[in-house]
Amino acid sequence: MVHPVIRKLEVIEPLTDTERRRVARLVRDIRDVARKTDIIADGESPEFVHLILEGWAARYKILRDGSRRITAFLLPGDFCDLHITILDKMDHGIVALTDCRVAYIEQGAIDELTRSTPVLTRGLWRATLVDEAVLRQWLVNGGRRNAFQAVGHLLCELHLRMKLVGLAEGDMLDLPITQEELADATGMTPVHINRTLQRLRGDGLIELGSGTLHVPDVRALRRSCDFDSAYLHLRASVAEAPKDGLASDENRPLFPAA
Amino acid sequence: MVHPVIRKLEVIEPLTDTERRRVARLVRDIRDVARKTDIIADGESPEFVHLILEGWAARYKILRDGSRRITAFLLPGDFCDLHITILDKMDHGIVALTDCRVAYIEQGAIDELTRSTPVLTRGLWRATLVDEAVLRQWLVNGGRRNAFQAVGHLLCELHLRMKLVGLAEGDMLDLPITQEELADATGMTPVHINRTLQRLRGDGLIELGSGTLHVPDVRALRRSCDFDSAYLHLRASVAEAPKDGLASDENRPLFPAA
DNA sequence: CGTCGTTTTGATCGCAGTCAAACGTCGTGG
DNA sequence: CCACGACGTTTGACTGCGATCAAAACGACG
Repeated sequence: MVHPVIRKLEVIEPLTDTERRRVARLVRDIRDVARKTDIIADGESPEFVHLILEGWAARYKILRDGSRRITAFLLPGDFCDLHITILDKMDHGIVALTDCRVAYIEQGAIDELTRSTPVLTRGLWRATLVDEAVLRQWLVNGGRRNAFQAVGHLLCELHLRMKLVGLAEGDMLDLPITQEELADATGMTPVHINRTLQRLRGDGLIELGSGTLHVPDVRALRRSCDFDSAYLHLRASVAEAPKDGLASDENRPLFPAA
Repeated sequence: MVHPVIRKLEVIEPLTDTERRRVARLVRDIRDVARKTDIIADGESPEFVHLILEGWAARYKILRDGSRRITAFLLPGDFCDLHITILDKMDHGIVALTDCRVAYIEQGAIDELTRSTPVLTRGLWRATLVDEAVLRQWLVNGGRRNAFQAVGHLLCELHLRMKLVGLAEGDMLDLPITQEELADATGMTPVHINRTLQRLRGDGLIELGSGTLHVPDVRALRRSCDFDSAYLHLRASVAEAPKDGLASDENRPLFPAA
């Protein structure tokens, strides 16, 4: 099985076998984290860099009044705290939304990797910069779109990101998160998330139930919420929705041999 | 006069004279950009890295329906597009909110700088990561705070950032932006921004008029909107509001000699 | 003095929040 | 096997914050 993090890095530019092996070698210390427990707490200065291998996690901030805001979803292949090599303290927490397998990587190992392999340095920074681009997009969703488009846009993003790491088969994917978590991620209330999802279902744009999301017509959903994947900075060939009747390479496996 | 960008870098860790000179040498090609014109357009692949020397600018995205969302304010000392060395295309535009002086820096010069001076590499990346932290904070403001706290928080942030680059004297600072721009930055409407500012004025928390902001009691304003500067990742000594009756070094000039 | 951009005010609307209760589905323990 | 409780989803009734639309006031400037 190919590490999702390698898949993610290879979406941008192919790696040699040596480079892949170097990345794989980072993953040595693997630990299980139970749902609803913090992988890293706010204010901590973790000694390890954390990489999600399996499961879903989220960056979040808690306000004084107890309300929570999720600022990012972390999927397999995503680093939780690459920035800790430069910033001293976490300014937010990271919680496991499902049971997770997480790689604990010593900072020294990252330093070594980037020192030896410039292409991977660029790859890691690129991942960080894309995270930043996603934050900008979420800001747009929250401030200048209605609930319908905001939720639709988020689902489009998650669908595409899951495809990129090979965790969405066709137009189906696991979506193991509660409506309350969707609410915290969009800045809405759980009640309104529920009603918005019902509208999306009613319009035939999504089928959602028991932890599984099905998008019968990706292009229709994307159009309805003005989704443009440019902000994810993918290669053009993987970014587009499949054209009707035209073979896209979106569905072609990234590693035919693997 | 000390370049604001040097001030900004030195807030984190002091530089040697050599390092300062290397940074200063980046600024060679200076151009004036008129208010309301783009410094960089969305979708562009700029050949230069842009650094604000004077004036205010903003990152923004325009939606299909014409509405605009500002995702960051750029003050003197801020880089507009450091990420362009790694990502190929801009996923947003940058517009001058006032007449600006902007340094146009060749990418090669940045590469050279970072190759020769690790401490500056870290400094530039740190600036990028703090930008990301600010985005997370804005997300919280938009999604989980009311208008009053959101606007207050933004003003606290701008006040502190202006102080860091030496552009706020005491509790006064230039705030040369319109209420419409504040609206686009908070995801609100201009009308509601106006009414929110009136409430802030009515509560005696701010005095705002003719492009100048006065914060009579910084601690009161920060308390009213739950502002905690931790997310800006400053040295502890510059982060805190002045304690009453206690000498803080917040007001001590960073460069007594300069 | 007229124009343009910006701020301010008023009246009304509606999207999303709030509060509360019912419902379905599990897993646990009696 | 059923009762129970925990958790998540769904529904209903009501409220209110902030949006919308429109116009007036203000101020800088040519």
